[in-house]
Amino acid sequence: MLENISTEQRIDPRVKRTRALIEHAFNELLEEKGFQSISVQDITERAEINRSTFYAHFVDKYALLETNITQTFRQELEKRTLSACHYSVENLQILIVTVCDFIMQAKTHCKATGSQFEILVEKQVKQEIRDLLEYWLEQSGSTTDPKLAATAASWAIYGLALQWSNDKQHTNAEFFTEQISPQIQAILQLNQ
Amino acid sequence: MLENISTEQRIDPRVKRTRALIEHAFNELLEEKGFQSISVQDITERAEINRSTFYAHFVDKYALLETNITQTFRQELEKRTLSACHYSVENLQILIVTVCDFIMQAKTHCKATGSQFEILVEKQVKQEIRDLLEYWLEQSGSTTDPKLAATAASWAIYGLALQWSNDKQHTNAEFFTEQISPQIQAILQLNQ
DNA sequence: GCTCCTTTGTTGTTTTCCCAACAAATATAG
DNA sequence: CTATATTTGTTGGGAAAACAACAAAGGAGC
Repeated sequence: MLENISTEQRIDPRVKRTRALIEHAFNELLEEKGFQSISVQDITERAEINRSTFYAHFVDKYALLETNITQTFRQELEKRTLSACHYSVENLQILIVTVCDFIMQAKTHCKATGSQFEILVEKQVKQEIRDLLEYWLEQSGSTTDPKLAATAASWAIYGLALQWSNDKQHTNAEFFTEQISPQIQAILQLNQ
Repeated sequence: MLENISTEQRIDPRVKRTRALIEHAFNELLEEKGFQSISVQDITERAEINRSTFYAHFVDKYALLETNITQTFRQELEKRTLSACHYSVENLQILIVTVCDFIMQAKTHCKATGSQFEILVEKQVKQEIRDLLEYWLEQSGSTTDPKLAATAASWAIYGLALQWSNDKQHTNAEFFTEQISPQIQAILQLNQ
């Protein structure tokens, strides 16, 4: 199992609650209006917590978005049990499809291009891809440096998926994945 | 509008939350097992709050049951907009049907007869009936003492509804209400 | 009867959260 | 551009909840 850095043991139920309240309110607001137009006040009012309490948990709404993206993406991985398995071409392809779906889903939440929202989605999702691939490579006893290969592959996967999502008449994600899978496999240098 | 004695203005969001958590956990447990077999520990574990916090809000589980019954019954009244209207034969009959339904519903939550559960349901529901009837009578400018008439009627309604609910081949609540409505009207001494 | 175990209330201390107030930074309108 | 709101980030003091520990009461099994 991919070690969650947040292997927090017994967490104070109060912070668990407020985190959940903030997260829930934020997700609701994301559905209703774009990220930019959401203010910290909006979130705390919706969550029915004090505004100062928000700042005890996150430095600003961008920090909240970061953890929110990571959490949401991890949930998608866990739905497909990707974080609890090992490397295979099939799992790699499932991962790529997951990234494609996630980018498409994220697009509904941001209006402007080049926004802070897009930047943070890219940063967090690439990081998660990298962590998972590194974990897979270490398990498989790769000959190449897992860190380097994982980084390269994460950039390649995200870059390709983003280009695919911006293509106005793009094929479906599964067909696209079949196309690019060999290249990613080459980066990972695993001949399985 | 029937003046809620709990016209609490701005209530601390923390107590609002914990009350809701307790209430929610208690309702869940009531559905799963009888009132007697529920311990304070069960409630606080389900609600994910500290046990000592429970005692900061209620002296024991019986006190919780009291407020829970009152709240649930008031919700039933508000569903039928009974707490925001005035006296009429039709509204009186709706009230009686509500009491019948409530007693039948409560029966599923208690096993033994003569239990503390039954006693508290009777006490709280009679009180709510009394308050509502007194409010109606005061609005109508009754000639008789509203307190006395309301008390008498509340006992009569509850007693009759309880007997009806214990009747193994009881008629439906609406038909039963038609039967006893004249008697209750007589107690209230209103010739409308 | 007697144990063993669970539940019950209660207490004192620590942590988290609420609240109001503030100056600074950002909108938004005219 | 100026004026008026609104939002932001931070602070100090007070209230609520968490936590651990305790004696006492109740129940289950033997």
